[in-house]
Amino acid sequence: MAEIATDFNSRTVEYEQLLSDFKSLLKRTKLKFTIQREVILETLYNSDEHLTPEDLHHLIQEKYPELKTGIATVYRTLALLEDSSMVTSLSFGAQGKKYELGAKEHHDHLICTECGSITEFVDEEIEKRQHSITDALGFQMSDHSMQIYGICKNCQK
Amino acid sequence: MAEIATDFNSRTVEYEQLLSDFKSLLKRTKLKFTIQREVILETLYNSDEHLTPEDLHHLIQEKYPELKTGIATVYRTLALLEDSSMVTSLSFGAQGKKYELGAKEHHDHLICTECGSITEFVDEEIEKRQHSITDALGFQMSDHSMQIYGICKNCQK
DNA sequence: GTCGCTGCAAAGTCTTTGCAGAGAG
DNA sequence: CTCTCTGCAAAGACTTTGCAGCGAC
Repeated sequence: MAEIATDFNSRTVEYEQLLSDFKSLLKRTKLKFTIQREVILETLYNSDEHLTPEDLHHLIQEKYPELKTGIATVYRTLALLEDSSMVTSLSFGAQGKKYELGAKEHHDHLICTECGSITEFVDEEIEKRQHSITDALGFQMSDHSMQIYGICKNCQK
Repeated sequence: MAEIATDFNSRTVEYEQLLSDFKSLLKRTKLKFTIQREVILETLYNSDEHLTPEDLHHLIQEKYPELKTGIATVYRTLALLEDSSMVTSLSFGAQGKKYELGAKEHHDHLICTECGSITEFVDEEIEKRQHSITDALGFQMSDHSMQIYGICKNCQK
């Protein structure tokens, strides 16, 4: 019933929930709900990877070739989603950014410089320290990201 | 000659030291020491800011107009310095990367999404946790970066 | 002298934008 | 119906590259 319990540490969000959040967002900002937008959200949801706009575009073309979704729409939708904090982007190394759904549990990243794989992790200790730091400095934190670069277990072999 | 003493927690490095490290690096890789390369290193050293390649290029053109340093050389030198870990780059938000001298004391970043200013900080607690985490996961850390986004004290007014 | 470096301009990437027709509300 | 979206292609922003002459060693 009533409000969704604000569950700190909320775990994986259901797709239905996500979709309905997206629709609310669109309604609120008087934007339209289109097939392309839905497909982009769904593809992001179904991927555990961090995707580049191009990755996303390819995945969509494979799955829904009849839509002939343009790369421009992918960029436009990602920008929209990022503005609304529904996805977050990660930029590092070479050119380009990678996107992931922000609704997933918050986490930081271990990035392997050998194979490019990204491992996620969360550490409460660090999260707490971040709050202490920003509080102490009078900085109003809205988001943060942490990347650790190195060589993953696999590539060390 | 022998290796540079690996001094954990090394504090601000002197320019002379830095320059000589740079020369060793060049010698080791059979590259040449040129005025342009020196000027780029010096400009990075003298700046407390995180510079884009274009910023750097402008600063150099102002200070040494007679060199007519090309932007391509700035890019080439930054790539060289980054490969050798003498500078690190930070990429976020819009397009482009910002560079800073890696020899400076390690630190993380508070980035104001209003004014774009970058504040640096260090937290031993977090540094320690990072090591614990990578150790636990069998990940061989070579570097890391953390950014906290939000609104700085000034912009909250 | 040799061979790498540099500036310039041209070529590449990755992203954004303009436009006319398609489609959601 | 109206007004936003979309795909396409062209335009932009940022980087990289090819080349001929210059300069470090």
